[in-house]
Amino acid sequence: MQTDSLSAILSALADPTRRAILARLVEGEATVNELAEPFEISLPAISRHLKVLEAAGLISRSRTAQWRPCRIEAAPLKDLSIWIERYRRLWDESFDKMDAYLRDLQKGDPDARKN
Amino acid sequence: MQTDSLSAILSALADPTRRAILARLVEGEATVNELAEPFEISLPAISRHLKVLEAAGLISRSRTAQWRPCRIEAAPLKDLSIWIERYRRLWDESFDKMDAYLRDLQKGDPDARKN
DNA sequence: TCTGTAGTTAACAATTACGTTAATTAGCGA
DNA sequence: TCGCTAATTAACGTAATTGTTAACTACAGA
Repeated sequence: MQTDSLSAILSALADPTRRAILARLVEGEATVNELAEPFEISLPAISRHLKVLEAAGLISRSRTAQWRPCRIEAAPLKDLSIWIERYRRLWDESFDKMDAYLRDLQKGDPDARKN
Repeated sequence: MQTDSLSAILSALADPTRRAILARLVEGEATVNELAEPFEISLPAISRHLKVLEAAGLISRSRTAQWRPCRIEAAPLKDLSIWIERYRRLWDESFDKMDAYLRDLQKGDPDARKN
């Protein structure tokens, strides 16, 4: 499959090298060579990882002279965060209580505020 | 690579069929055949998707008679949620303010509480 | 124009992922 | 024991992923 954007985001993030690149980009923009420096793999391999990240929208690239500085993009991470929110009640007890509270409020339960 | 648990979680979630299975399991336990029903792919294919989800810790399976009811497990989703939190400041302005606030508090800035 | 640096693309190999159909295991019940 | 249902495993094909090295494009500056 792999057509929807969430799949692209998740499989881009599934690779540890790509996650490390993203983590580096939180510090600020970086060129391809700078990003490649901590890794033992070849530059073309890094270039492909960047292409995957770019295709998923996780990074964007500008160009100044012969450099292609990369910057991290928030939107896909936000999308993923929103997706995972639907499961939060599974582990977050206080979310569960909040959820019940809001449901009670909507039902017009006069006691809702007491919980 | 694909040895660390976050990679296993992310690549398990990267498949739309597997995400749909998880979404179904939020409603409650289900057998393999029940889970397979909405999809057009074969039962062995579903069985393998379940194996991937189980390997990532996203589901667990019990057995009663010849059925293997699956249930969703929260822990890996929570791990992923925690991982993504580190990027929240990229899109969440209020998180950013909160972050600055906490940093100021820690520095002992007497004006911190005013923000 | 020539040279060096930055980065990508091409061509190839190995591995993994995902689907299929056919065969197999496991348990229930007549 | 036999047959039915539930589910997995085996064997296979194909496509995608990830890495390599070699060749190429693009720009800066002497």
